[in-house]
Amino acid sequence: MNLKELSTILGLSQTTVSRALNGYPEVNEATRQRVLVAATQHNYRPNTRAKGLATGRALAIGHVIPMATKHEMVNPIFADFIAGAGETYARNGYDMVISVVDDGDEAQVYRNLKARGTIDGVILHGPRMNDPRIPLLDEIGLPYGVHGRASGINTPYCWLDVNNRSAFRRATDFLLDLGHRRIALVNGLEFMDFAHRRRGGYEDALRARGVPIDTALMRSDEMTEVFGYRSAVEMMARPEPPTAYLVASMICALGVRRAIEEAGHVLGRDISVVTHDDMLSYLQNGGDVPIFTATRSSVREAGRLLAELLLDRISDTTAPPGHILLEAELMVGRSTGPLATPALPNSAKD
Amino acid sequence: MNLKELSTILGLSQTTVSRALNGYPEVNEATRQRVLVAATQHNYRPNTRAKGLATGRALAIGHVIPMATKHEMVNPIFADFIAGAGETYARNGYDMVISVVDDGDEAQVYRNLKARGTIDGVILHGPRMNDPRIPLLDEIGLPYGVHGRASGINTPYCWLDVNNRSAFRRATDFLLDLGHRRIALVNGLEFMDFAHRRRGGYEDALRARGVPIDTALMRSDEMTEVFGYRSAVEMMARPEPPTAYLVASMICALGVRRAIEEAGHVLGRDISVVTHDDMLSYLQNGGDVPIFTATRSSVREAGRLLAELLLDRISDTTAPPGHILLEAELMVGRSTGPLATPALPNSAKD
DNA sequence: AATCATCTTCAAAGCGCTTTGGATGACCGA
DNA sequence: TCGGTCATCCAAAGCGCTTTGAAGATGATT
Repeated sequence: MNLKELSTILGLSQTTVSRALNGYPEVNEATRQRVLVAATQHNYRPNTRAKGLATGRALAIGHVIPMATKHEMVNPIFADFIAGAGETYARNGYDMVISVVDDGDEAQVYRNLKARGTIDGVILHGPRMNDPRIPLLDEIGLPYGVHGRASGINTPYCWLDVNNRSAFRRATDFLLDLGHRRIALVNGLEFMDFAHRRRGGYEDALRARGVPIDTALMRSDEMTEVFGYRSAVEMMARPEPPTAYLVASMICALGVRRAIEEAGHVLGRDISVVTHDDMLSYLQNGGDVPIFTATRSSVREAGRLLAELLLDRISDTTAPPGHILLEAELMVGRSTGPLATPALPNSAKD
Repeated sequence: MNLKELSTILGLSQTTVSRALNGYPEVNEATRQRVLVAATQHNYRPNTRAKGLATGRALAIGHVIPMATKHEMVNPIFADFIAGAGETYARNGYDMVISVVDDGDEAQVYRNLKARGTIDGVILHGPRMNDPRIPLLDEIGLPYGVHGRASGINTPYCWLDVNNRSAFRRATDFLLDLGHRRIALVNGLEFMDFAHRRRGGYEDALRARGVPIDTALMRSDEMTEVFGYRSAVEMMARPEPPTAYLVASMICALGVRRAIEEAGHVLGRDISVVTHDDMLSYLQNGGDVPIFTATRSSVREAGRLLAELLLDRISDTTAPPGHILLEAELMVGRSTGPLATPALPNSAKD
């Protein structure tokens, strides 16, 4: 069923039917009702492509997700972010177009999407420091919203970020307050902006207390379970092993926990762990009491909000680009405790 | 830059330029080269919507991913599957359109996508037994490929599945061979087809050895870490706890492991665990030696292959729908071992 | 009764592409 | 010389929608 057929059935012109459906005022209210009824009755939906051609808008947003070529690694937070953004798009009648791209080929993909008119705007995932994609998108003239920020880029752009610096500073402070001094940082790849900022927060906190920053207690890589495990194993083998770990993601923290328990330690008693929890739907941090003490911020909510920001930007190009800085909350769970006094065996206790 | 502009620059008609670019024979080879050069030079890309309008094809595939409304739960294998399918689409010039939908609203979404002509076909995720979406898609006339199968539906359709039944039968056999008799099944939701089949394989194996099937050793729910943990905790508290666990996913197995280690047992010595490993990029099963003994099958590869199957189906509607049954391999890791001979008190037993 | 403003409605022109159904020569054999 | 066959190229129609510019109908105004 297309417009032409529908209008023939109704004995009206395409113009009138189109206007009736799109809520234009210059159509008799009775006629509009008649049209509306007929449209639902015949299950009419305007053809996306035709509508797009006529209006010049695609009513679609692209997500270009970079894939680490080396490990064919897709960021696990992606699914939940998409789910959140998808809600916003659905509410606003937009489609979501996804391209999974080897990092490096991205520029071509953006140009393509723009030139072919597939989308009206794009979400940029996984920004790096001085990320070249941002000036690129400005140059191309494709509206965008960044999930995160890019240190070093000072032109205004639309973004949503978690305050990673303050989150990790607070987490570090929390561990310092518990008496820990040898605090390890198991971080994401530090050319990624978020990881860079987290490290900044960690160092700020240490510096503020005069605790020396020891690069031997810092690791940085893709945030897999195995990476968490290996990092903890290595650092536990040191003459002066860390008494606490600050970890960049839940998955990574699971690896750290494995190492800790495999070594016969009790999490939260012998060794403390704080992680960042993106609140992924399939990786909830325990039940009532969180397993891990964690800085927490919903990546799904981030998806919802950033999508809104971008749609706003598209509908009003003149307004300055919006941005949102989310504060993560620190949830105290069972994975942290005061620095274990290496005094007599714990027989006295318990 | 559009066709009209490009053809003006070249001093040719739109027809000729179009044909040159699309590889039609009736254009002089010299002219074609001239066109090709000009096209790349001016960064020309045909407008997707216009092309779609003219050809009647969208050059896009939809993925409708159902979301458990209750828990806002998105299946974690989704990201990797998408990455695989995305590769195939990119290679074939297709876009990927994703809709995240509350389960229940799906029918409307499919009708919409079809009526609006947004896509040429769709991938159906998470099929259930007698899944009503399959007859629905047949009725609508929207080509589709199913990731999995739907028991109870006997009309031919295009699918790709892992042989879940044989995989879980083999895994169970493996545990039986090691001497285990009380083998727990920590399964996914059993109205999902894959979980149903896995349970079938598990029961087949037990039955074949005359081992009684004990529903007290079976759990079924969404495959989260917490679910794995709780299931194991509960079952370990039984008077005759399982000596081995067959678990439906890595994430779930992480929870089972947590419960086991928290109870002071050693994984692979005191208690065995076999899981299914979808080879998710961010959840690799250990390094050289897998942590978990697992039935293994790459969900990313599944994405690649199913996408190909669907594109084939779309390009040749007359051919019978293709399907692929992947066999999972059983990787022996460190989480399994022979039945521990009960040393002290339990020695009288059995 | 003629004029005008106000509602409604419509025909037709695009949006950028593919594709049908010719043109236009060049070349060839008769 | 002429019709016929190819090889190239083109004008124009059409895909399904929005939107511009106008026209008819109605009622109010003079």
